[in-house]
Amino acid sequence: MLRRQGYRITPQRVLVLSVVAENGGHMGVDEVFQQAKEAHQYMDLATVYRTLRLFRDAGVVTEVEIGDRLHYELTLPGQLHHHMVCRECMGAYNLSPHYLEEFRETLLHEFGFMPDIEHFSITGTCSTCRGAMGRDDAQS
Amino acid sequence: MLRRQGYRITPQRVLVLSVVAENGGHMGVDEVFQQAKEAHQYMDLATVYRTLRLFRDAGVVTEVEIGDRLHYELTLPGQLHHHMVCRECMGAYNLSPHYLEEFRETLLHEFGFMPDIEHFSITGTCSTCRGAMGRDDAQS
DNA sequence: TATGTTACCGCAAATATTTGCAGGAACTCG
DNA sequence: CGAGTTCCTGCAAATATTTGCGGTAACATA
Repeated sequence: MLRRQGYRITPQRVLVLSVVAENGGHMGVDEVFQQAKEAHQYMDLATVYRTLRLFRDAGVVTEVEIGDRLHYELTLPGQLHHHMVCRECMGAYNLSPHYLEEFRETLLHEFGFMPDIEHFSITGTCSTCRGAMGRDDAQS
Repeated sequence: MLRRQGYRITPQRVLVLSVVAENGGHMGVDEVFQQAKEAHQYMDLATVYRTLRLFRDAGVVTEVEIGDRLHYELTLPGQLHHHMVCRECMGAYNLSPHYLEEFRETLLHEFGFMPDIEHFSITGTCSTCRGAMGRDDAQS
């Protein structure tokens, strides 16, 4: 997939990719770096940053903003989903694209604006935290 | 408004607020800093960061992610709007909350998730850039 | 497999953002 | 208006992220 887009396959890239793949969940940059370093001692942090950005642009991984950190996860073509990120507990919940279809259509027709579905994430307050807060207005 | 939340009113805060207010549009951190510094020579960059975050938490300004930089604008209670940010030209377009109402209702009912409307921004490709790209699929 | 081209990598420096600290200013209460 | 309390600021150092550069490895071609 990378090769098809003209990128080279290097041990570092394979390594970063496998780290992200193995840890299914959302991984921060430094987590990826730590794990990658264990396998390949000379792995550089800058390389991890560059590689993750490359992967994102190539569509191989998805970048999700959680709190104020960026997390990465493998992009599985058949399983696109968006994210609802709770600002209280920093939990990330998956959201099926289905819920956004209509909204997406509207933006496209009304404004000619094509939302970048892959990068979509929504900040808010999850039900658990709303409960804990007494539900008295999580936002206003 | 700030005082009511227990924050102190300082010249720096007044200054940062007036800079953001005067430049209606979206301002980056360093733009705010530059303009603030002209009026108050000893203004510190760290103070601008801290003040903007404080204002955001207090609901006085709204933070919008454009490209990979954060921009700020005054929160006008009667004029809430969201943002569509074009990943090609980095342009930011306003979007009336009306378009999100339904979506918001759905999330709330289905998942008990209360989206954080103030901070909502959508990445994508605007009509101009889609035109320039030959419209051949801005996002597969 | 040998050779040339050029993208990648590691390193170090640059830039962006956050944090610790001590002095000073804003607010409170007489 | 004066004194006390605590928050806020400026400075500098810490942390996070990006970028420039020269050597090296990946890929293409034969």
